[in-house]
Amino acid sequence: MSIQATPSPERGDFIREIVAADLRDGKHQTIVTRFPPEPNGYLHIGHAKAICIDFGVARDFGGRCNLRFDDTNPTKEEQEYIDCIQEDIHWLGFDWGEHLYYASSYFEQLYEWAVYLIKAGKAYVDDLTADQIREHRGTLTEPGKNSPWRDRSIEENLDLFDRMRKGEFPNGARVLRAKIDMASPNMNMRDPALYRILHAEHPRTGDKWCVYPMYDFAHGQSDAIEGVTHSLCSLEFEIHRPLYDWFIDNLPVPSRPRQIEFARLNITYTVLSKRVLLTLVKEGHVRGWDDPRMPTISGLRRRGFPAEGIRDFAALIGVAKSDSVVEVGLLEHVIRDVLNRKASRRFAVLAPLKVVIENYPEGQVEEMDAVNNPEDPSAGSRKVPFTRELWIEREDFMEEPPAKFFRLAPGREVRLRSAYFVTCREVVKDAAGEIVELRCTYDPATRGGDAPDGRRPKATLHWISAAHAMPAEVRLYDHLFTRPDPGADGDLFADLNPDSEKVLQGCFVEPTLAEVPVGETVQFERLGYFSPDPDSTPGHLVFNRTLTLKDTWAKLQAQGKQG
RNA sequence: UGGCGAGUGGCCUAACGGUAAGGCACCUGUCUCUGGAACAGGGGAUUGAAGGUUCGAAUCCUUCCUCGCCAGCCA
Repeated sequence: MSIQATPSPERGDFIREIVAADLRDGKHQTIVTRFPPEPNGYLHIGHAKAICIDFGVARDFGGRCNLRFDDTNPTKEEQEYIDCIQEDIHWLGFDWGEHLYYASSYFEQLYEWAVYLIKAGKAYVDDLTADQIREHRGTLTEPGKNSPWRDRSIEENLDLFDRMRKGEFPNGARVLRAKIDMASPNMNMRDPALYRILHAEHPRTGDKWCVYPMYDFAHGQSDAIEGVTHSLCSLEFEIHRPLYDWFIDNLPVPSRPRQIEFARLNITYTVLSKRVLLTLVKEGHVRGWDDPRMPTISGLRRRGFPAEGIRDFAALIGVAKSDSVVEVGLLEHVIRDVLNRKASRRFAVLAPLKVVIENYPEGQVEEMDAVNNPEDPSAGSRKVPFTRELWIEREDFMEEPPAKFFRLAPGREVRLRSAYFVTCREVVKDAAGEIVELRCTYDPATRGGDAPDGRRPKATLHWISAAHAMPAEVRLYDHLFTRPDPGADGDLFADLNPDSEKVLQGCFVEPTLAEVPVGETVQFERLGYFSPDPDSTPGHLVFNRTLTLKDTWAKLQAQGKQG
């Protein structure tokens, strides 16, 4: 998507209001934002919200949004993540152009700034262990104590920091700290660590460094280097802002970025925590980072969610500072809304029941014209073969139908979509009493789906010619967790939904479905939206259910059970 | 019992001193070759609480309550 200027909203969210004011007041001529992922996992829909805000604000005001990897911790970061993150952002519909950056590109500059602070008497090398530092830090209600190493000479600090860089000390032996205020009520200001020793291979800088800057020491300065004007992040960094500003105030940085925080996304029945998602992957609870049940961007993509829907969702939930939990139903509604307009309609039978049209000529094949998308006439139509033997959905027949069941039943006539009206004449059962086949008759005058005499069946069913049906595996997905607030009882994994994936074999789909490419989502009429899984091959078709259609019949049944 | 931040129908968001708006969800109907979609209508908020300022407060002030975040050599 190209970044283009659109009229700035009179009154947008609070961030856009700040940006608009800064532009109006001449504080900035043009604005720059950035999306700063740490390459330690896959992006999820919470990041998608942030991406839509970061890139969206820049776009709305004719500015620019950089992609900058916050790669300051080589023990957790991998090239695979760097690659997938870029793919996901592009798929979402955003582009950073030439502005791809890495915090690791600024390591030399950051090191120089650390030396600058030492020389200014504002940073020192601490020999305390991590445990001792913690003890000295105090608590939320008690001030901390100064480290005994806090007042080393500048010369000694310079020498020690230089030797830290040269690799003379093991991991954890020493740390460079800012000299601020051990009694600050803000824990972040109690002499925060700036650099730690990490003898680790970095995905981009290799073994060049063995000291790495902490997030706080890298982020704001990286923003300043890139000329970022508005550094948008989530609420948990609000408490870091005084420190963010302290570095900007005390360092000769080339620009003065402003950090603005917004509430991160929470969604019912889902967990948006990279740590938890990583565990789900590592412990094999899901098929991988891109499992269709995962809230990752790659998972949603594999599930069949269109990027447009995710963008619409981000726009709909808005931007604010209050913690909130969005109902997953809203996401699903937005996705259905996009898919209803865009998805091609097809026939597929998940649980097949054989139907034989007794009065239909054996061996005859008719090509029925089926509309591809009633919402979009330009989508045209396709030919679907009709023959004497068909598959219909098992759920579409009941031998003893309850009052509100409108579908097929003995003696009842229904419409086969885009084909004929058929009437059930006989139910064939096996020795066990299981229904194995329905004997029906059709009305030749109803070809195409309309009766000359104007009669209208209460139900219209989807169907597939048995001779033309393509076998397929279909994977049905449901929420990964059983409760809206997974883990609220303490054990997150106890809340995993054992039925979040159901794999159906022996499904049948219409022939055209063999050609749907991965990445496209179609509607199986009356069933829902489905998308081919990457596991799908010409010899073994596999479809993922993206979402069901809204199903008032299922709802009625559910209510009946409760009542 | 430290600091920072946030409280608006079930959920999300708006209202920028002028009398609570929209989306989702829910409920009714209409229509329909998807029990989908679409369309029409409906119920539901004394804006966390109590005071105060004002002709007038969700908006300003005070106190209180609740929730979130912060004590990594993670980001």
